[in-house]
Amino acid sequence: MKARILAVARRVFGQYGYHGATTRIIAKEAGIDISTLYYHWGEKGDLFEAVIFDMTEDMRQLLRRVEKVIHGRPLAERMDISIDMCTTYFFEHPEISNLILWRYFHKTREEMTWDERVPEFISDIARSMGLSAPGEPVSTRVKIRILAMMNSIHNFISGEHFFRHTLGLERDEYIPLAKETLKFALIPAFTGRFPDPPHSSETRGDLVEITR
Amino acid sequence: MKARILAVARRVFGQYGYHGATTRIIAKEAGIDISTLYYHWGEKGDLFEAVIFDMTEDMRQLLRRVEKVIHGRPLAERMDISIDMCTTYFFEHPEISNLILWRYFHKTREEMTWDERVPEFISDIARSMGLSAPGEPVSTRVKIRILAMMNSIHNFISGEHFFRHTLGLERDEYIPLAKETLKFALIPAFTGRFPDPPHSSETRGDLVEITR
DNA sequence: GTTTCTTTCCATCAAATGATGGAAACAAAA
DNA sequence: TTTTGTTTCCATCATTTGATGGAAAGAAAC
Repeated sequence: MKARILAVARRVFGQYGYHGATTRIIAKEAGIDISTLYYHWGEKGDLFEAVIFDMTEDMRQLLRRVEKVIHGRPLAERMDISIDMCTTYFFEHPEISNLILWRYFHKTREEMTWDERVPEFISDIARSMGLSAPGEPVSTRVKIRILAMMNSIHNFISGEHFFRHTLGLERDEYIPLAKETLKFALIPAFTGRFPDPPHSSETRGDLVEITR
Repeated sequence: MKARILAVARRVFGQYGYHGATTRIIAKEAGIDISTLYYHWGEKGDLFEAVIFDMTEDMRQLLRRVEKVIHGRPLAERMDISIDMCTTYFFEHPEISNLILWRYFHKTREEMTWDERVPEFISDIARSMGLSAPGEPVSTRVKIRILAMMNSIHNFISGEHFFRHTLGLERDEYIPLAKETLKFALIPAFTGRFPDPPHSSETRGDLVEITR
């Protein structure tokens, strides 16, 4: 039950933001009484912190999975696979993108300490992508590029509804086009080479196909 | 007074989002009683709509100014100037980026109609950037690239606090680095050429070494 | 100066929201 | 079965928040 509340809270906080999400909505969506929620998680702020922590753990696992797959490959391929895997994963768990962007962009009225226990993984990503030498500290310039890259991905997930509405696309058209656009923008900059024009396997973004 | 309330509301809605911003906060920040706010703008949702409308008008004006400056120049230069002008402007009016990203990414509990003028906006940008033939309808692929580009810019503005905290940067270091990073990612993709480094050859230097 | 219209604020309301105490339901241990 | 501990819900509170009526203050017209 405690876990179910957390899962629902993740989704609701992601959709409406901290202030937009009420404990009543979360309880209702979980099919329980509001006081059961308070029994398990204490005050709203604590539940939110738990959500962030939980989401961060999922991020860590994703990055480990990606790292394993891209290890040893050339940069262009590493980029291609990383974008594919991350985009696919976040489209399946959009609340992660929502929560991350929410934390990046918006204030809460209550003071909310930026949790220093929540690492941003930036340096880890830089190293596993081979954009920085192992052992060496990652330069600020590389870090900000990683940030920009991750953000671009999250934008397409969190912005799905608005973008699809604006562009008049169905979900199954939107997702491959988002991937293509991400590769279009990111791969040349990072690799110095332009991506192959999208053929079926890349556009569909089927993870199995790409990773063989 | 009516105008002053609107200006404050823009800022506060931008900072806290629709639900996080209360009419009382807005009134207090404007130095007036809450009922004066209601006298001028009616209910909260109407004020928010007015804010969006007002902000959209500013966007339109900015784009017109940019269009005038870049007209007739080669693509790489158009990109460079556009990124510069937009970034500078949004850093001076961060609530615009905040509001736009808020609208893209987050739901309101109440039903809120989407502004139908956004799509034409995207097409205007595509045409003035010369990414699409005049008169012709702008393709979806180009539109989504414009969206990605604009979003990347807004990310750096709205994310300033979090990113600077993460990267340990002062504002006057952050802004030029944000611009550089935007150009790093966007110019090669759109122009097929890599941007000249802003000062020395070190822009890409730290990457090239490692990635080859 | 008086009247009329506009603007501002004080007091207040109703609903929403965060939060809690205590009784009931349930489960496990004795 | 009884006891003990855990979990769930009902009822309720205190605050916050969106919203309004009406009095006072200003400003404009006469």
